[in-house]
Amino acid sequence: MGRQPCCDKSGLKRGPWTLDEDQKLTNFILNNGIHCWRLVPKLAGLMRCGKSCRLRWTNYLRPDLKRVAISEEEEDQIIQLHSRFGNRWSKIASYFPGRTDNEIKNHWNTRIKKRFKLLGVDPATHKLINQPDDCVNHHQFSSSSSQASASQAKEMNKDAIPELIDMKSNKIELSPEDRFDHSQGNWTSSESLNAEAILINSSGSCNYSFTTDDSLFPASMNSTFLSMNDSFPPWETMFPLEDLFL
DNA sequence: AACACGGGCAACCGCGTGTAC
DNA sequence: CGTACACGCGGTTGCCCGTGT
Repeated sequence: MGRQPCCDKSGLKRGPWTLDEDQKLTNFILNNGIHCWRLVPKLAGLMRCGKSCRLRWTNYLRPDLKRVAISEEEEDQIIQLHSRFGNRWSKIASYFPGRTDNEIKNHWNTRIKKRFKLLGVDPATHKLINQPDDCVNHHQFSSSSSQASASQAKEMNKDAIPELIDMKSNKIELSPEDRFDHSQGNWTSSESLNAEAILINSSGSCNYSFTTDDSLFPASMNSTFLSMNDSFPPWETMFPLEDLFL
């Protein structure tokens, strides 16, 4: 036989939690810890199922939760992580101590999705809506320009669509497969250098973001931002957003 | 003042996976 | 080894509140 049922579904309370229920659950967990969610409501004197208790605790009652609105910096990181992980909210939330997957998911659905749609970007794919299927993808955007002249590179990349487009900060994120080899001075698929992102200003300045350890993503938290200088690939191989999409 | 509407968010639902039995 | 359930996760729902008419 299998396990015992988690709870008797009949007679259980549903809907919004009361202050009294919150206090009972909080006191119980702080005094006893969490060993088995199935037993928590019974031992805490709650007419809720264990699943409901777990959700209430993880999404609202946990003492380590941040109680402030998601900042613009956090939002940018969420966008970066979503371009990498998709709708894996728990994975994304793991990069934000004190934030819950539910909170990030709600923020994505209510704020970021709206922002993307205003910009004509598909929130699911991070690509421009109504792009033809045969357009050059973002990998070619970077690696194919490795040995090309500036004008050749520009021609080769003119239809490239980056994976992430953030018109607010003029930021284009490349995938982890896209790399700039600092020692060779060109774009490469080498595993030796992990270029997580590239930042392009419409004013013409450019910064590169690198991380040395893929696990340290997001880049903005752990990378070194290097100033554009002559040792980098020809600046013309990268384009301001208006050059890419006009 | 009353109503309609939409946004934001907490909570629920259902499924996949891991695991106790 | 198969079954049944706990748990975690992502999708969805529904309530509350602010704003517009």
